[in-house]
Amino acid sequence: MATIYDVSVLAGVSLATVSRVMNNNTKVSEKTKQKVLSAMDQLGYRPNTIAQSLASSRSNSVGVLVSQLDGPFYGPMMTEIETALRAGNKHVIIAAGHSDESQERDGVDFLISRGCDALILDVEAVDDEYLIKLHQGNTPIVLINRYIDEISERCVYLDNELGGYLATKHVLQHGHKQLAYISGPMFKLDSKDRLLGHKRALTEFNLAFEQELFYEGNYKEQGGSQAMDALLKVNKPFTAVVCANDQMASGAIAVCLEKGMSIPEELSFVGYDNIPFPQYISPKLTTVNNPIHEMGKMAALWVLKHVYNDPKPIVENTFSPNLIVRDSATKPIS
Amino acid sequence: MATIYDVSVLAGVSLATVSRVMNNNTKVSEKTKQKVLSAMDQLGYRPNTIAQSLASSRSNSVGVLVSQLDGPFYGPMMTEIETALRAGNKHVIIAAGHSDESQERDGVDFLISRGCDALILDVEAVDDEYLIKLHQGNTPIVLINRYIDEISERCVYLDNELGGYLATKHVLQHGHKQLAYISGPMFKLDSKDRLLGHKRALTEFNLAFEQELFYEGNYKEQGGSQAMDALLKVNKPFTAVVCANDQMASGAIAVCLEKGMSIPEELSFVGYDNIPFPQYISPKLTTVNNPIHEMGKMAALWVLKHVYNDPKPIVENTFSPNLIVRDSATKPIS
DNA sequence: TAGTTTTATGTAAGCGCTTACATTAACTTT
DNA sequence: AAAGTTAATGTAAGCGCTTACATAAAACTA
Repeated sequence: MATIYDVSVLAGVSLATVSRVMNNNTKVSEKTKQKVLSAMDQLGYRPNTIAQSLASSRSNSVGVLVSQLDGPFYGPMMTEIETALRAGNKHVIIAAGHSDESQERDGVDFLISRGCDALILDVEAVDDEYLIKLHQGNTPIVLINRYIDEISERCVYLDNELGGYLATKHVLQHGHKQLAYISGPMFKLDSKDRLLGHKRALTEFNLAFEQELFYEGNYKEQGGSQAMDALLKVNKPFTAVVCANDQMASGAIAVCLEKGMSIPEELSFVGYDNIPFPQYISPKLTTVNNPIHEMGKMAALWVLKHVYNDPKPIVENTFSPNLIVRDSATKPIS
Repeated sequence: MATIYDVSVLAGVSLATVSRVMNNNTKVSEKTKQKVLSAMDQLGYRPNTIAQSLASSRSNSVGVLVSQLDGPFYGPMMTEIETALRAGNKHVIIAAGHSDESQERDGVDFLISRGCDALILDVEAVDDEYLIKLHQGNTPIVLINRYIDEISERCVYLDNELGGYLATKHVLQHGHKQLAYISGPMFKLDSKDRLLGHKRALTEFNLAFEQELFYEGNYKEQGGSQAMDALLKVNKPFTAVVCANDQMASGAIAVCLEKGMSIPEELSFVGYDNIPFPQYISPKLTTVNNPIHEMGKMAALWVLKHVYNDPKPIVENTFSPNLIVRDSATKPIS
């Protein structure tokens, strides 16, 4: 592999000059610039980014830590992050936290020791305090799907309370009065917020929240199925199920369909997230749109702007959900 | 940030000794080792991996290039790759190729110039020749989901012909005689192989392949829906649809359900890949299992073994699909 | 005990870049 | 035309490590 030295010799200039044309931050005369460029070309020169990093103490890499790499949720986010960052010639190093505190911490350590210039984190197991402390360190962080007041400007998040409210209000407006609720794990902030929104809507319609018709799921299809099984055994009627995400909604609906129930005629459903798949099941799932890809993109742009000083990006950090009405929620049978 | 120098001073030894205890490849007396370790501990020392890389010309990072980061298919693969590699203390740098030749090439260049020690590629747009040439370069590569004879030992792949055969045979055994086939894009090798298997099964049952009942889709739900619409307009009856992947099968089934058809009674379906979601639709999709996560893991283990000389992993590179019988294919109406 | 081998540690030369500073060349001034 | 500016390029000191080689200390030989 040709080095900067080879280029400098061939072009008949000094190392520094070659470096200058690469980074074009200092003036170099057009003539020498061309000599250097053509020398690079002849040699098929590619800068050694490791050496660049060491010398400039910039790794040009940003670490991304997500709960999972699979599932319908993080993929789109990763896609946007990768696209935005690569456009800025930065590379993305990934790590998965698996919603486990020690794995999340490990992942962060791992990424930092790799010399990432910034970290984009979608973590749920570590506590706020840890993140605040992390924020005070040398590596800038941005948080997706999480809001911490002390570092609010570093958070890119969705108004989950509003989303929960919208979902529930939708079925309420259809006239439902007895709702079941399948929640995400309550240690997750988004689960809590969605539930809060749910309760607000209930209150607005003068309905009480029924603890017996509440089930704490795990955000997975499997969990939705379990929840539905459990709910169906409760000795309390309900005509609609509000689910804290689409995956659980799908699992729950599958159980009902299995039992020969007709959906939405016998039971209405609303989901949350607007992942692609449930558009292709019958009935098509009514849900709340979660602009996760936008949020991924914003996080990447934030880094580009504030860490790499790219003046272009305009970043915003709070996003609002909106209802996507499809076929899974209708009027209750009267 | 503390450097190796700080540690050496505090421990009262030379830089080299500190480096030795880090890499424990040379003997260091137990006593000095302890001194060094405690000095590291006191300083909260973390080696600068960039400097390590530059000095050792090993970046400890492996580049992973996939078509897409999202979708139900690559997630599980990425998860396994990340897990295996991180367990070996290697970094995963990702890039997406978007099934586009120039983007795939860009991605490869990007990863190489980033100093990756090896590349794991799931590419479909670049041709064999390019990959063979790449293979001759300095960065070892391993290919997932692709077989190239000249570099067969670098390929981790599925016997797609067999999978296509199994899927089709399954419906044939149920007595279907008129099959439609929704294929993936024909420029992709796996599409071709699956179709080949399909044809082999037809031949075995003395049936002719009907060009009119063949539709080239795009491996997406949307494409499956389009395909179904088109197929339904063809003036030729069929009682089963073999789909080259689950996503298209789901899209196709959705169209039928929409039209009020009952599945599988009126029309049988088989998919391919065994992605999680279609287990939660009704009917549950009968499909061919694609051990994509295993393949991801194997690719990672190959790298660990052959690039990083980890003696442990046992790697195998050819995988066989197997049929997963669920509810979407049954006997034809007679 | 002197000589030999083995083992533990130190010395110093890179790895391929960036960048502060020094130098030289090329213009402006007056 | 001499002095003062400015622009272009060169020099060399790192960045934080690894590792071949040199050296010193310890452990055997006979």
